[in-house]
Amino acid sequence: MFAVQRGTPMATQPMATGRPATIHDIAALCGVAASTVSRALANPERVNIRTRERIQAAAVELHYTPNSQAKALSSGKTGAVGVLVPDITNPFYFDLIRGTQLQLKAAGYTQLLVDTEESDEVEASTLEQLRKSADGVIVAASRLNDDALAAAAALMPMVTVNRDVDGVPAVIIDTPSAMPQALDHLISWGHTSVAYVSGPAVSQSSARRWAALSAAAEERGVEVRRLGPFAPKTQSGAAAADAAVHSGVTACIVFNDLIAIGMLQRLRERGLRVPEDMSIVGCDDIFGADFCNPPLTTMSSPIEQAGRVAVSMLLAQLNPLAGGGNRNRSVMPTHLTVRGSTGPVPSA
Amino acid sequence: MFAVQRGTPMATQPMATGRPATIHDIAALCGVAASTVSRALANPERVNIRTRERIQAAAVELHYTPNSQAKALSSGKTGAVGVLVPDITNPFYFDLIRGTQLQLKAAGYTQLLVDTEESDEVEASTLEQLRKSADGVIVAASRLNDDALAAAAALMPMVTVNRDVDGVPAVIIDTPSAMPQALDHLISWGHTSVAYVSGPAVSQSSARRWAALSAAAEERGVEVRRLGPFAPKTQSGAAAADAAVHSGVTACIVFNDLIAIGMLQRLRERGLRVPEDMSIVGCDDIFGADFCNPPLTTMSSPIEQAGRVAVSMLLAQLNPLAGGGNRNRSVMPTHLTVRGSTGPVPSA
DNA sequence: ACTATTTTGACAACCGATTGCCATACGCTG
DNA sequence: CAGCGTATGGCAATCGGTTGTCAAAATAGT
Repeated sequence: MFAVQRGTPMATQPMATGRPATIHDIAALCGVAASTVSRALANPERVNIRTRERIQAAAVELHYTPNSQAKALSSGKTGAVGVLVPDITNPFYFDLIRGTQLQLKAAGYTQLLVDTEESDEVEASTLEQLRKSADGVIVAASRLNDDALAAAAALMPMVTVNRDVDGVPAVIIDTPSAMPQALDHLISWGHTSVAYVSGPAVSQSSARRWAALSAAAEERGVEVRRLGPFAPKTQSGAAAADAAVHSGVTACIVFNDLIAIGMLQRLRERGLRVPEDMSIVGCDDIFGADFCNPPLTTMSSPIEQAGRVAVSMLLAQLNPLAGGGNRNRSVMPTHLTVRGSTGPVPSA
Repeated sequence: MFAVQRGTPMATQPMATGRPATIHDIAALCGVAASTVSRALANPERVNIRTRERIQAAAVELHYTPNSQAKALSSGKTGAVGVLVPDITNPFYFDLIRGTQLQLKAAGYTQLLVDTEESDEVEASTLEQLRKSADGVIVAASRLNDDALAAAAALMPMVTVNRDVDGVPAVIIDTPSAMPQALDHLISWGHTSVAYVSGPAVSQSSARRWAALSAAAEERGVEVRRLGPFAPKTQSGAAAADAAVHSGVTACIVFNDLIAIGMLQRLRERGLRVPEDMSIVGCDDIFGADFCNPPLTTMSSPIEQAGRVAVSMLLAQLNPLAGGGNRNRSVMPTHLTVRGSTGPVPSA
């Protein structure tokens, strides 16, 4: 009689068989309309407790799970959040991704992870694509220019990470604030000639770090030169190390740990000792910074937590009702972690 | 007249404004039915070339992008593939994820990345969820038992990584095949008392590695004992190192590089030198294995490529027409990479 | 020129859920 | 018991596409 011919509905099966159940199956089983089922599940107070319980029982028995596509189509909410990173290979983003993943899952959202390959075009087209398939996006280290980013943010809820654009909520990992610490640390070891090994030219992070460092250097009357730009990969470390050696500095503050670790390897290859011949300070304290050789002095920050905060800020935008303070800028503290890659200036 | 009142349709705007265009907008603009637009875009040969071109031009002008939710709902294909990993923190999976991400994107699919938290229950419920929101799944290092996994595979296209279950296509990273190499390497340094530091009890990979190692050991008349199980994290390395020291062996072959690196750190803390006092061999050659201290001797395999192969195999299932040989088992070669963490047996 | 055949495109049902609107049925007050 | 308010649940439209069916138009054949 009813259109319910799925596998023997005995007891609870460990995993559903046949076609997944729909609200229509439940409706048929309970002898009510599909809309009633929908209401019973979404607005329980809108339907009589007796029917509601009948429906809920049937839903359990049939292993009903709402079809997210259909839900998305009618409600306009997809339950997904896009996370854009320039390079999925970079361990820095691993920590970030882990943070977003955990927090999104806790909130019942699905994470759409996309690697934009350090390309502004890929980033723009991904954003356009995501406009319809995600409720919001978290964009880490955007390679887009300010206008394009602001335009994209106007079209859908967005939170940026390490990127400041007017009107776009952002999580800023405040590495620049640790630059004076790092410089003082080096000065305390007697260094007076320091280089900043910079990251990608379009990276706002790199620019901010350089600005903070050169300001601090000026205050202290120390010479700081800038090398680079270098791609944020360990392989770039070789060129960076050679440039540092050639420049004659005794210490480097490096855009990120990836390049710093590459420099460590290259300096070793060239027979130079760290920190005896050259001191190295990294940024980010990524996986590996504590066990490389020598362990890297670096600027640590709660990256995973930054991911979680970014998600919270995005969710606050999505559900304006619930959230309390709707901050639109969150700064993550950073501090210098001293390990073995920094030491006294060479006596020579 | 027409229902087209989006922003001035002049030239090509860098990014669309207002509500995204639908096939209905295009239909109205061209004066045809929506279904014709759908066909013009999907089965071009099914519609007159003149109308087709008109429609395509309109689509471009309106920045039309199909709504993936709607497409999924009616066609049943979501254009998404789930990738399940037990621990998104583990660098081993980073490489895998990168491989799947790249290949999926190349094929026009979206990657849904999920961390199953080393839990079979989370894994099962994720799989159930994904049944409706993804066209297929790639399951790495499943924690599910064989029956549950086979049952899940019967419901949707699936490829496993490092997990052999009858009837489920798999990519196997053949680390076991390098075990004899690793053992011979240690024997050549004079080691006769070796320990296998095992991974999670439910890990099939760990079991296979142990089986291969103990078989090789028996052939060669070498004593190999098993320690563990240990969780695949660097933190477990401390306990593993202590266990190894206590057991009196002179060399360890470790389930994975994460634990191995943790052991390196712990042994150093305890004042033991590697490889002078103890030799360590890891598995996987993850990010960091080449720059830890000492650099880790380990079994390398093309993990990223494994991810790409897994995607290819899955896509072959999804589009049975195109693909040629529909292999259902792919074995990735592995070899020993000798670095600094192995050396002669202590003379004491 | 007239019929036979093929092309072309419109109509409408459908995918699975949500939601505004409305009709019924119930409970209550007077 | 009339009259009214409210709790309840069904109908149908909608989201944006896809696709089977069929009629009209264009083409071919004799």
